[in-house]
Formats: sequence, C-alpha cells, structure tokens
Amino acid sequence: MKSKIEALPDWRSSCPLSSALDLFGDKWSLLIVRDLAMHGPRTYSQFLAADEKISTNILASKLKVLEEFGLIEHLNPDASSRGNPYKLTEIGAELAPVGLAFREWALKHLGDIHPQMTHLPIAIK
Amino acid sequence: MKSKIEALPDWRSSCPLSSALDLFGDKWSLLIVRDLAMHGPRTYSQFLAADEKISTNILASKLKVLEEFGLIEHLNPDASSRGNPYKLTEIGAELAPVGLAFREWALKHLGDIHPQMTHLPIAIK
DNA sequence: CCGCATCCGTTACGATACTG
DNA sequence: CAGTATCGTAACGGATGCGG
Repeated sequence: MKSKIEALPDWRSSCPLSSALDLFGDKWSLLIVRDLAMHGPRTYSQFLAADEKISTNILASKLKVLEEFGLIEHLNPDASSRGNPYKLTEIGAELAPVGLAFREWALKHLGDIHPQMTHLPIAIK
Repeated sequence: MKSKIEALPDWRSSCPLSSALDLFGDKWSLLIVRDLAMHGPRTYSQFLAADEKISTNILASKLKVLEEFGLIEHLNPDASSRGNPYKLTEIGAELAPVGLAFREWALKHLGDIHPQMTHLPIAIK
C-alpha cells in the first residue's frame, strides 16, 4: 500500500496524453527522470548540481509529486532522507521512451536554433 | 526563409531533452499537435472546442510559438487567418512519437487514479 | 553540512470581455 | 471567427532559515 496521494490533478479530459501532461506537463519532471535514468540513484544535492540549475523549492515539490505518484522512491525506504538517494521505480523507468522521443526530435530539429546542443544527454557530474 | 523567430528561449542547458522542454514543456503545446495529428487541418475555433477547454489567449500564444518554430503553419499561407486552418509541418508531425510514448505510458499506469481515461486519444468533434 | 520549508518578487496561466 | 486587453490567480525562482 504505497499510494499516499495528497491531491490528484484536476484531469482536463479523458485523453491519455492530456492526462500525462496534467501530471508531467512542466519543464522539470522529465529532467529528474532523465538524471535518474542516466546516473542511477541520485541525491537531492546531485539533482541541484545538474546543468539546468533547478531551485531548491521547485526540486522539493517535484520530487514530492513524483514520489506520490510512484515514479521515484528512496533507495532505502526505511532510512531518513539524508544522503538517501532517489531511484526510479519500474513505472518511472517506463517513461524513458518519452524522453528518448523528445531527445531524437530535438537533435534532429533544434540544432540550428540551438548550436550548443550536444548529443550527450547530460554532462556527467 | 521561414524563420521569423521573435524570441528564442533561454536554453537551460545543452541537453536535447532539456531544450525540447524549454520549448514544449507545458500542458498545451502537445495537445495542439495531437489535435492536428488526429484530425488533420484545424481552425482556431476547432481547437477551442476540444475537451480540455483551452482559453483563447493561451491558444493564441501557443499557436504563435508553434508557428514561429515551424511546427505548424496555415493551410493557405497567402490567405488571411479567418477560416484558414493550421496544419502540421513535417517537423511538427515528427513530434508524434513523443505523444504516442506519453499515451502508452498513461494508458498503462494512470488507469487506477483516473478511471474515466479512455483509450481514445480524443473525442471526435 | 544536507534536505528541505518559508518568504517574497516576478512570471506564466486562465476566465472573461471585447475588437476588427 | 480569430484573435487582444484586462485583470486576478497560480506557478516559478532566488534568497534565506532551520532542523537533524
């Protein structure tokens, strides 16, 4: 019984895509998933060190909803948060195709308006 | 020479996923692409009639950036906007895998917290 | 220190009324 | 019909504080 969801979104419609966007239609959630998919388990501080420079309150709130909806969880569920990295659940890992599709599209079509873009998904820190 | 981009995003990083989210990391852009992918060319009023009930100012602003970045264009480029539907460009159409990946994930994992969700991508209007 | 929470200014969103 | 203008609300983002 891991579902302790505080507030469900106000679903805009019955469309699956729309519903996914009700949950992850922001600029940060998929980047958190990306970091976990690329690096494996990752702590709060490590997320903060990513190139995109998320601020602490935003990170905390995004981690909370991702955890509420079962996409991420602490590596050691019984330990305290300190130094206890997050990891992807199986459900969270299955978001990978979304990120990869975005990535493919961006690499193919964003190069001319964003020359610094690299094929590397993220710099290793 | 179709690139008349007013304001490029402040790219947060060189990561392709991050860059895609800089452009489309919101709750509406992909739904506009969805409507065009499902229904073909579609007018302003038809977008407004979708289940998600986007408001007029948001729709106008999203259409503008999608057009600026070459994802959509008017069906008849030389005519006025009135009754002139938007259609996907080839670049825009290539966002389809992103929407489909989101859709697959949602259908697989969102059913229990969103029972009304249907396998239909969108109601035909 | 590390993982947040709080405060607060700024920006984006959203409903509605309105215009050509 | 295809958008703007307006204005209230919610989300974001930086700085800072605080408990463990």
